Amino acid sequence: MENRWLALKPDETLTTPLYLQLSRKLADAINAGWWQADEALPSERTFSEELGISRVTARKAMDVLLEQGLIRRRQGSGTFITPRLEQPLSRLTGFTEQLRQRGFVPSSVWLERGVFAPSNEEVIKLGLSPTSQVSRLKRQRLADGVVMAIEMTTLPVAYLPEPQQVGTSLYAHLDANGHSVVRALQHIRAVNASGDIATLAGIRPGEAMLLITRIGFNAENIAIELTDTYCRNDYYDFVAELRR
Amino acid sequence: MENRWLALKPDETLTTPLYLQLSRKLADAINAGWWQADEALPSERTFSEELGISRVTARKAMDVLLEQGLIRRRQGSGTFITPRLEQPLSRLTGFTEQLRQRGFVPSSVWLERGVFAPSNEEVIKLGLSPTSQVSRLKRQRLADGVVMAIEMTTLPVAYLPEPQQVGTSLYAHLDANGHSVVRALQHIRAVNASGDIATLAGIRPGEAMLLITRIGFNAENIAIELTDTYCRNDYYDFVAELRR
DNA sequence: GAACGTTAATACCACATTAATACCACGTCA
DNA sequence: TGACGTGGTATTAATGTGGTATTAACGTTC
Repeated sequence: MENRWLALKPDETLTTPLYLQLSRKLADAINAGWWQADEALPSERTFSEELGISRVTARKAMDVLLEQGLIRRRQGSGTFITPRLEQPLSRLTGFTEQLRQRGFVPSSVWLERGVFAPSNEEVIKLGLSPTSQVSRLKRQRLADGVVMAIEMTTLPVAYLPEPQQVGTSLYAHLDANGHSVVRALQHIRAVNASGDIATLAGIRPGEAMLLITRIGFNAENIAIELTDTYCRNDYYDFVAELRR
Repeated sequence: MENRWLALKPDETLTTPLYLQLSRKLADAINAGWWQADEALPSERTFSEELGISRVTARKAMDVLLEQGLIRRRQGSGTFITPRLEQPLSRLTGFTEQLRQRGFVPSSVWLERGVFAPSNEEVIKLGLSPTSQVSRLKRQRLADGVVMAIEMTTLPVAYLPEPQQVGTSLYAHLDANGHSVVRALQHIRAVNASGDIATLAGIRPGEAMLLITRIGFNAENIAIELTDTYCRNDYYDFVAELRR
């Protein structure tokens, strides 16, 4: 049996822990597309035998990728590659956690939080009556003190009566109040940063940004969330996997 | 014992489950036209006897094809080939097919077609030797006569020896020559249009565009295609549906 | 030097899949 | 209508997968 995974073998002579070396090499391999979405990785035992390390070490390396959401485990079955497109969703839910795992210090600055009359676009996309009200959240998303994105969210006031009480995670707040977003439709476009967005994002006006427009639906398939996220192109990079 | 289905026999010595081996070989046989539409396949018992496996194993292999919609079962009667037109649509399609489905008339203007020495980036991403050669295609993509995108594709020369002979659809050409792209990884970023790209796309320099970088893999999971597509933001809109 | 956390190993547990046997239910046709 | 061939399903043993408790060796800290 040929040894296909030799490139992943950690170097015993280095001071870096074996499991960390392996987890990094594995992450690179996954990002390079060695395996496809939902495909099973080699088993922990395979890695331990082929790379000359113990099974628990191989397992611990995979623990890191598990926390990052790159892979998933099923007892008795195997370890599988997480489909790529799910990551943007979990990123928006767990912005804080995701960045922390990558060694950044995450934070956000509130720019606006309150109840307003809806705009025309919001009335249409959320299916509201023009006399109803919406809660609006606007904030800067930071990593290590650098602005990565500007995020503007609108919900019908019924789903978020007290926008002031939202902590760092809107999704956690919604979950706790029984209004989970279960499905989302994302439109990704490129736009030139307008003057005020550029100022908030800390870039020059006119620079290209990714604009992600999101409509979130609850379990009853009712649109309850509308979010525009302006992402700095030097920090964001969306990955999608396509199959026949 | 001479039997017609010996080519389908799974290899007991491999670690791949027997039923998976069989289901793949069966799928190949169906696509190769071994049976006609609505024709009955050999029975589960026939397979199990001729291939030296249990009936449930043969059945399980056929379960996979059933899920893919390749075959249909009728209790008491038999298992039948699904007519091609009812088979599920492929999700990985090229520019040409996508636009045609939306009712546009796609066309393209060749800007470059030939064989070149690879760049550093191409050597790494395609896993080439620096002395090898690549075929390169560069073209404007039009819909109803309007430029929508500028596309630059690179393939190892082995997979596209004669780039001059590519028609409007690269994917159709590759399919016809047995080098189908089965899976692709796409990175989506926002960029400001450079001078020459802007000229080709018919927009002003500095305008935001979507840059889609794609790595295409063949059935053996080897990277065979590298494509950069610069999309006009006023025509292109990348949509994704996410679920929890 | 003692206490502690990290690292990496061994050994065993729980669960899922695989692939077999045996039997059930439906269709076809003499 | 009954015999036979078809797909449908329950059960089971073996194998392979992830899950975890325990331990030994090594740093770091006090």
